[in-house]
Amino acid sequence: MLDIKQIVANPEEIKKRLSLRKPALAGQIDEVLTKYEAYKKILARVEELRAKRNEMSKSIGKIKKEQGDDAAQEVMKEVGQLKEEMALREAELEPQKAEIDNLLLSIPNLPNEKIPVGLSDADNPEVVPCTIPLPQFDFTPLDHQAIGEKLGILDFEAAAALSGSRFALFKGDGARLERAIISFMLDLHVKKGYQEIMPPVIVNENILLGTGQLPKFREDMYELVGEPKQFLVSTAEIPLTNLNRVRTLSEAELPIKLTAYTPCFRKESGTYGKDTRGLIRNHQFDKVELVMLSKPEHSYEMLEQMVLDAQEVLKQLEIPYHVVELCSGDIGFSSAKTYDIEVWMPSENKFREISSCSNCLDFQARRMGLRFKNTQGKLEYVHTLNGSGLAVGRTFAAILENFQQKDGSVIIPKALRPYFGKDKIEAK
RNA sequence: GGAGAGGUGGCUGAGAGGCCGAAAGCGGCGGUUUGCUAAACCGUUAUACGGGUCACACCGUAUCGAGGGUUCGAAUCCCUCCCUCUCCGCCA
Repeated sequence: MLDIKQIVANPEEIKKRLSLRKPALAGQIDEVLTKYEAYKKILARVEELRAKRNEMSKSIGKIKKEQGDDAAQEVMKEVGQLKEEMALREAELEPQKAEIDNLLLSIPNLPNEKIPVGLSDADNPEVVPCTIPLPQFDFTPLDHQAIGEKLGILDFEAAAALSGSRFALFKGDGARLERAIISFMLDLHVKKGYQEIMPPVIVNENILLGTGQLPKFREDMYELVGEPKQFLVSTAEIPLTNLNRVRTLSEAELPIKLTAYTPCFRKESGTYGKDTRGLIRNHQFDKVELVMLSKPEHSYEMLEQMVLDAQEVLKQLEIPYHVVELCSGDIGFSSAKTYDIEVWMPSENKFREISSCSNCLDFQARRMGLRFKNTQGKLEYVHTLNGSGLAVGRTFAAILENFQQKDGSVIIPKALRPYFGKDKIEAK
């Protein structure tokens, strides 16, 4: 959420920067400003009326004490009259406030001034080139679904029978490999100073407001039946970033670095026909997430660190990757600056996203009231960052595709062998 | 699922219709004393919004788990919900 005071103080600047995402967003800023001015007028009147009421009520107490109950009758009548207008005005106030809040919650974060300007992922520049050599095949490489099904470690038919399309079922060495990847990633991040968390994967509505999934992206979320409203998380970013909202942090605690494995649940509505094969885009998938809470002045350095931490996974697994910086038209709702790490997928002959690392500045923190007390004793919003470290299913797919052998077997990367227990998955 | 007890500031905890944004203690901050540290003593110490100011000051409004209600007036009374704890049942 953007700061309403900043919008009021500097509307043109804000419009300019938002229009780097989408030109239409400028109109929403005007709408907020108009509604806010109207709201303030009513607020002033309501507060004036309340002040009068409070003052008179106080005097009633005094009069009753000094002159007896009957003496207060007249003042009580007067207050009664005040209350009529008050009720009227207060009734106007509520919906207007809600409308403004809702508008503010629906406006995305300001992109950082220095990020590349562009419309789509086609405009994302490469910032770290690929240094791990691409695999060379003397045969036609298969895609990961074909490899996995041949090896008997992935079963999409069984998954479809159980749950429908866009679900995966891992079995035997497949299940073991998925588990090995998760453990490997978590251990690596814990060594780098992240605290491991295992959070609930069902969360309340207000938690989703905090990280920005609501109110705008409700259709992507699996909502549970019943009251109070609850949702399956679409990423561990949600519980991790919201984790400290209940208390005020102290400056000495920052930065806070968290990592967690969770399954992630996404409806993927609006992606029909896209990436329908294999592990690339499913309703349920595994992900290891990185989250940082940082002092404002350090958040961009922390973002660089996080991208390195995520890359380290691929370096150790020896999977070819490169890093791109997302352009203004491609960054996510809450983000001011985002790097994507993309792995090489031989079957598609291209790089594909496996991690997205974002600095959200105070955008999420303002939504959830997540603040720290600085050394002057003042409260400040923290900056929040999140990144995948990494998407597990896509890592699984990348391993199968990049390390497939002519005989159909798959070599396991050295770093993973202690976790997997074998150095290859044999062809049947 | 059933019965009961609770939810108050950074923390502990009092308050039971007006004198309460809220006692006291702890913690924090500033100061005095002190070779340093500690201790002692004095003072100070919630947040948001609106107005105001160059900026302070200051003024107003709201906030005692959340939302409604009663009342001239609610932390306090009533209703609904959420959460925590204890006991019982069930269960991995």
